[in-house]
Amino acid sequence: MTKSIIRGPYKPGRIREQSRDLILQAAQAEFACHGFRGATMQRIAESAQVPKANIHYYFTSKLGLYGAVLENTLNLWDNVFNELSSHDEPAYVLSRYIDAKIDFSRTHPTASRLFAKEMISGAPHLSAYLQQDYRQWFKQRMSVFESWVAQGKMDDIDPAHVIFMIWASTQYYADFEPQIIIANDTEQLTEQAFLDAASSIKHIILKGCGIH
Amino acid sequence: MTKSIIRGPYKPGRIREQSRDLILQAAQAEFACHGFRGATMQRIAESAQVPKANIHYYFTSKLGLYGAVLENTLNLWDNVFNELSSHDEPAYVLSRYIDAKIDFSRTHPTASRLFAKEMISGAPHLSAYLQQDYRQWFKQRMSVFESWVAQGKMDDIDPAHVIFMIWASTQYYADFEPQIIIANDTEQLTEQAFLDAASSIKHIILKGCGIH
DNA sequence: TCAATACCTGTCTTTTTAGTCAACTTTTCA
DNA sequence: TGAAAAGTTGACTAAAAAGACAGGTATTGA
Repeated sequence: MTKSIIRGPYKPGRIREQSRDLILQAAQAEFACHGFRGATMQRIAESAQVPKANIHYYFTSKLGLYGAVLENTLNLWDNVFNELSSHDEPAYVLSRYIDAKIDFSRTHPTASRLFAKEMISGAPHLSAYLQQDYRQWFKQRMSVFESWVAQGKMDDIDPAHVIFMIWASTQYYADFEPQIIIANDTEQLTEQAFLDAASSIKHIILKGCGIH
Repeated sequence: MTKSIIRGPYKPGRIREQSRDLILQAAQAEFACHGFRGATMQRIAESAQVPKANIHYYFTSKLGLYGAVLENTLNLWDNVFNELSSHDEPAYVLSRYIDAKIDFSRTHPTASRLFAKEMISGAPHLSAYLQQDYRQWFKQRMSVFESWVAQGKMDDIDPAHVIFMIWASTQYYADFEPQIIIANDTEQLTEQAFLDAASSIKHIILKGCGIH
């Protein structure tokens, strides 16, 4: 058997990792589209092209699978979050952050929708995360904005609303895609459409906050 | 019987209207929270405090009930849509529109979430509406923005992105309420919080678009 | 008052769903 | 190579789901 060439050397857990990933991928799409209650194990199994029993071999229950999907997706989130770092120039920092957020909407739309669905349902499965990492992140960035205001680098606006506006505007292009597609009278959103969106958002946010 | 004083004169269809409304109210909340598939007739019945069979007396099926809820909610939507009327002064028009949208998020959060859920799922039950009324509305408002640009009353920004930003920012306070509540470290969003949000959004949008 | 109509709901059926399990195949490594 | 471990899955069970329906009660207007 030429396993080593085609599939690499066997390692314990290699198959496990692959199968789990395959299922997690399908589950993310299903949960993003129909929410926790609306998703069914059968549909996830069909989408992943594995028998339903196979899912239960890797995940204890539907809730366990959902938790694994959320955890898996949270890691992606963190990378974009950290993009909004401390820096002297708000124009540079916010531009990069908006670009990163829009790029995330384009490359990971289902991840964005998954969280949107969870939030709209009242975030019953995210409370632990929201209370810890997210809150800490939020407070830190708030203080960065406040220092910018103190230094006269931007208008005196409640930073929370600025952050919410950036989140809302950038995620909109992933979460509300059908609306945007119909409005634009197009088949699908091109990369250029996302770049244009980022450009407009940057213009309005930076100028609107009095950042030069 | 003193019906006329307490309950008004009997009219055919009076009970019908009341019961339908009661069920529609409960159904809207349930569909907004769990989506079409995730919602159950049993839970809607419990929430409305009527037997499940009663729902089937007024609505043919789960899909029929969902359609009625959507239609019912679309009427509310239209009123806010029309607020963005033609007017000479963009500052006045956009301010009023943003205020109306934020007020809608505060007073009708479940309506906002219902549509958000439907959109994220790919808007399978809204295509007819989106293709007609919405598209027409969108085109008309686009041309208003374009005339403002032509008259030098605002910066040359693609109007579509401005509209999306306003929608995204204002709806965020209804759809992503849990996130905002945790960020603000509060129990619930007060009316003042919504007014502050509107104020910040107006500042950023108007200044960001170069509107005086 | 009294049919006619509208409204109500307990009980039932059928379908869908999550989850189990034992028999099976594949992979691993000593 | 061969036995142990990991992976696979068809067939099953129990619970929950949508919906049907008959036999009831309440409301209406003549």
